[in-house]
Amino acid sequence: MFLSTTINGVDAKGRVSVPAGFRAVVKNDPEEKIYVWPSFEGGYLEGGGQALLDRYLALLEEMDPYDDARAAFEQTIFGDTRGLAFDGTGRVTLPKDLIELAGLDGKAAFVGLGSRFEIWNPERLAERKANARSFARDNKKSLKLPPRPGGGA
Amino acid sequence: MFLSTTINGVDAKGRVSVPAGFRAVVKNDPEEKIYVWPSFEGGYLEGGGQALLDRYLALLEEMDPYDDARAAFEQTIFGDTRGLAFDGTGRVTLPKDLIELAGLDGKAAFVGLGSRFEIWNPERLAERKANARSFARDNKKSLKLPPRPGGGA
DNA sequence: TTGTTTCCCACGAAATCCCATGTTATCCCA
DNA sequence: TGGGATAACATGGGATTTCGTGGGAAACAA
Repeated sequence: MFLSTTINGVDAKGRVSVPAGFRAVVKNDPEEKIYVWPSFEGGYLEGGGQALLDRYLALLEEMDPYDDARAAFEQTIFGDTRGLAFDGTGRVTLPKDLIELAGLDGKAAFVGLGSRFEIWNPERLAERKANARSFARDNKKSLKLPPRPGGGA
Repeated sequence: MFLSTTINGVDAKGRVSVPAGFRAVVKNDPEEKIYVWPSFEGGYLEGGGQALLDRYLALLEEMDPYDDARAAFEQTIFGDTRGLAFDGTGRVTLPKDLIELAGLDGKAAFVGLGSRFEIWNPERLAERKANARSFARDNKKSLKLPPRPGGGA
């Protein structure tokens, strides 16, 4: 699982260290890569491992072939997704257009969200975080724990 | 299950012994870790094992992908959660920001709450405990035991 | 060439591992 | 039932490894 938030530097070449914990998640994928694309909302990037893409693919194939939404998702998700390989020290090179799109200016915040992650300009992230946090506090009652899956401890 | 309250020392490196009973709970998880994040209310930490995170993840994935609440919870729960591994003697290292957030000053109280636990500055905990106690006394009528589930103990 | 991308090596800071020790709880046997 | 032996737990400090970062050389493309 992708967890926690880490801020790493983006150098002049567009290179950024992927947090070690994130690398561990995709460690055993056939292609050891992360996949990154622009978010729908704009202003930041989304990403994940092979497993996430597989799930999106399966989801799309259940949709009607002539559904407009399907085409739109296919375009957006797969059309704009880049597969990024690690260099010897665990960095990836972010394409320039993605760096601009996310407004990454020397720093990038990796935010783990379980099955996927986001990449933010740290200042933009701080704004959204403040909002999310107060929203979550005000609505936490709506987040109920489901029964335990296996019944185990 | 995480049970009872234990106070252990936090050393200069941020290391703290996880109570042996808590360690036993996550003993057979694939990743032998505990997961810790700031509480919504602030001022203390919450934590649990892999099982708890899985439950949150499953819960969130049932929500609408574009529900604001979902995004807020994802961000707040997973974005701020740290996975902490044990050293050879059963300690974890708490990140500095979490130590500050909880006001841990040399001591940390682990409070077992069944499926999860909390980590408190012992003095703050004593305050809250006093409040909780009087609240419980004033509201004890609302605490009814449910019928026994399957007839089991 | 000229610009871009990939690979490789080097360094400092920080997190992690390892060994030693005090203390408390548990066990066993007289 | 007491008392000593044994094991489990919590703690402290030093050594080692990992991680993130910077720069340059080699391969590639235009």
